[in-house]
Amino acid sequence: MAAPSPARSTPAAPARWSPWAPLDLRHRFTPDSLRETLDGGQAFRWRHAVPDGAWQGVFGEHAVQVRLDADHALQFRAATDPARAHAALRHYLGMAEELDGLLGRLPLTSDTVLASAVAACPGLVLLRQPFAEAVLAFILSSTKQIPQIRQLCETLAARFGTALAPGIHALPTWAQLAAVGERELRACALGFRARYVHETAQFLAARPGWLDRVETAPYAEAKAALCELPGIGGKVADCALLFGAARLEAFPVDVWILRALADGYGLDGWKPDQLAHFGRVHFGPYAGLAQQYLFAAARHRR
DNA sequence: AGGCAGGTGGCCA
DNA sequence: TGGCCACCTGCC
Repeated sequence: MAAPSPARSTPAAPARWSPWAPLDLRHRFTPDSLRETLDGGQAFRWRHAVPDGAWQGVFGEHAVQVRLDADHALQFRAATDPARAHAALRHYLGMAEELDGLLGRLPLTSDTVLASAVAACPGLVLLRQPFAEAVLAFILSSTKQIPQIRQLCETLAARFGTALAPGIHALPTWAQLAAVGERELRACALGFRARYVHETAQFLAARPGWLDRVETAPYAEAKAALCELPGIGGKVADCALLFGAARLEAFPVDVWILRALADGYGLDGWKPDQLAHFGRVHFGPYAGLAQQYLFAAARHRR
């Protein structure tokens, strides 16, 4: 089959980026806490952009790059509308503006394990991702590691998501996914997650507004509702609520947190549900923030 | 070459 | 309830 390749007269144009501009956050990341925030398991659509060590990411309908200037202040540029991207990015990273106050509500003086985890990654914040995207990403995350989850997201975006800029696609919406067959999803190497994504898309398509109501419902109610979706159990529900709905009382318990709590708090043999309860009781209404620092520290140790 | 991975769901004591 | 195991895929 030596058929001539279709006239590819114009090589794919590269994305056009706006000029670098300050993001105007008082917050200061370290290179490490920026990496941990963007690429530490909260979101799966960030990667190093060549050549200058910036991070390139996609969320909602925004394609952006961010980097630290000499004073460790954040700069950004966008391949989509820069003004809208600026506003969206400030919201996405908005916890940065209140981090100190939130940390002040954590039991740092009485809990040396937590205190050292916080000290180990100064500046780490929780993201405010679009809720629907967090739900999708964490359905995909089941028994997958970060690079693999990132790949699955990328494949779904390229295949079914809206093009935002040359070579850059948004994650598909649930409405877009509802039009995709389970077979096609399997062809994207989703494995058993294909059925979860397919059935969740059908569920949501039949219930307009359902996800929006869940996003703003009280924590316990929202978590219970999410757990009705195929492929979503307690851990995935908590991740979606913590990273996609700013529910800081959500306390996702995965194997990392399981080990961290077993080692740091002597809770060997405790089951995930018990640990989730421990987390909310011990760390309080911002348990999810504590979780993220413990998680980062546990991963860092490895 | 088999086991295992940042989980969920179903089945059986 | 509590414990076990299959489920896709890719990588060590």
